[in-house]
Amino acid sequence: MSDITRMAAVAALLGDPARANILTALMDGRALTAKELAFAAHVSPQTTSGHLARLTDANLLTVEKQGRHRYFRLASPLVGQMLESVMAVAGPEPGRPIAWRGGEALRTARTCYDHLAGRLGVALADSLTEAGHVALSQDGGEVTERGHAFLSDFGAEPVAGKRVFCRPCLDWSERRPHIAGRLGAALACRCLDLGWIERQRDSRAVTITPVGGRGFADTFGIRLTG
Amino acid sequence: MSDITRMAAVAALLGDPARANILTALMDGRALTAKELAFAAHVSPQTTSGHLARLTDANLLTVEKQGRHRYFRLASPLVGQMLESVMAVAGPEPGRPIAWRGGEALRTARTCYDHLAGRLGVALADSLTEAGHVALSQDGGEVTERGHAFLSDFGAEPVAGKRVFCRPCLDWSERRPHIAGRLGAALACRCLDLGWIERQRDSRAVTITPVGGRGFADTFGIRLTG
DNA sequence: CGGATAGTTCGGCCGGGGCCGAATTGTCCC
DNA sequence: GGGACAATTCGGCCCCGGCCGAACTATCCG
Repeated sequence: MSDITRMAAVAALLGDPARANILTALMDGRALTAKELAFAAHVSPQTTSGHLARLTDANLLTVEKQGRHRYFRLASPLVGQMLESVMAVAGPEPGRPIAWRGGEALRTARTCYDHLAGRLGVALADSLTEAGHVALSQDGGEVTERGHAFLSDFGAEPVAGKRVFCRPCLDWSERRPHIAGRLGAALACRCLDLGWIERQRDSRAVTITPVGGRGFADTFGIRLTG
Repeated sequence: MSDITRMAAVAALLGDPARANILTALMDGRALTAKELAFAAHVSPQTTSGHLARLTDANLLTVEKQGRHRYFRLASPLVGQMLESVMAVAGPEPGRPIAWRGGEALRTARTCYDHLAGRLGVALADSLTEAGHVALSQDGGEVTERGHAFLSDFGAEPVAGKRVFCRPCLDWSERRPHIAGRLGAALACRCLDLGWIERQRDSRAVTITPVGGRGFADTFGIRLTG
């Protein structure tokens, strides 16, 4: 089988709505059971089982057995990146706004693999850029001198290393960049630790807590009306 | 139609071998006619016409009419990035080496959107890294002081700007990073200008000319045996 | 005008694959 | 052991969509 044929085979796996739902449900890195995924995919458990077998065979998912449950998760960060890149191309519905299953929550704030996306993620990126704490360009980004101090103060200094990993990631709902890479992960992690945001069950959406609302406003000047 | 359904629709378009062939044939940014694409896809012109209509409707391709020809090209760099990311997940055939249509040419040297990939692209990245001209990390990269001088000398200084765009891009045949971004484009462009490499017709593969072989060896210490 | 070539549309064939109901296996817990 | 529940396998239905032959339109050129 040629490389192109294999690429087509992988794409065909994403090309079914039920499987697309399964994969996106797993995009934040959590592990879910077959039954939870059947619910997410809106198909019966039997059908889901077949889909999961194919996704696992193709090495898009890994499975872990625990008692009578089987927990599935994305096999690698590459899979998440692939999904994001397809979403970026799929783009927003031209013209009319989109009726979400579960409403606007995902657009407001969600996790994108291990960092924050949606309106909150984009607003964070904007705030850090405007304050001169980070400098984003098309393909990379870096933390400024002042930015290091600020982030360290905030408690979101990425793991020490020779370089700060900071990469813009195109947000598929806002169509503007948010911050990915190690810095993005550190920010998201710190916000969770502070109790500013909370994960929702069975969704990549996160909710902004009351204390988080104040925190984002005071520290970053972010006030999400949506 | 929800975002996920639209993502699945885009993925389904990539999921057909004929369409996958069409898209990969266009990955280097050239514009090709419907007939050339029919040849690349290994299906009849009628069938190709249908595929092209669907790809154009979905805004993956743009079309330009010239006389009785219609030239198709990828609608945006995002489409190329999406294809690369799917290829990265599809990965190499586990175990056995791959029999390429057209042989090993694509693996040796090819264009990846606008920069060099394949063994040559990876070797270039290695050479520049080992010589201390660029420093690559997982999500970004930068040109060193010495690197600026070297690249300027070579004639591949990227367009002046506040930042050098330099990004590692996972090579789907070598499974190791090569250099993308503005720097990657400048390198590829300079190599073409010098006559070190030449594009092949109807393929993303590039050939290394005799003068190129000497040039890569002398300047970068690269000697591709394959 | 008339032949040649690029490209599209239409119609019909046919196979792959998504879906579920029913039955089966495996695990937990009383 | 026996009931409950997670998950899978099997069988069969059915429809979507890829494919090509034939016919048609548009453009170029002599």
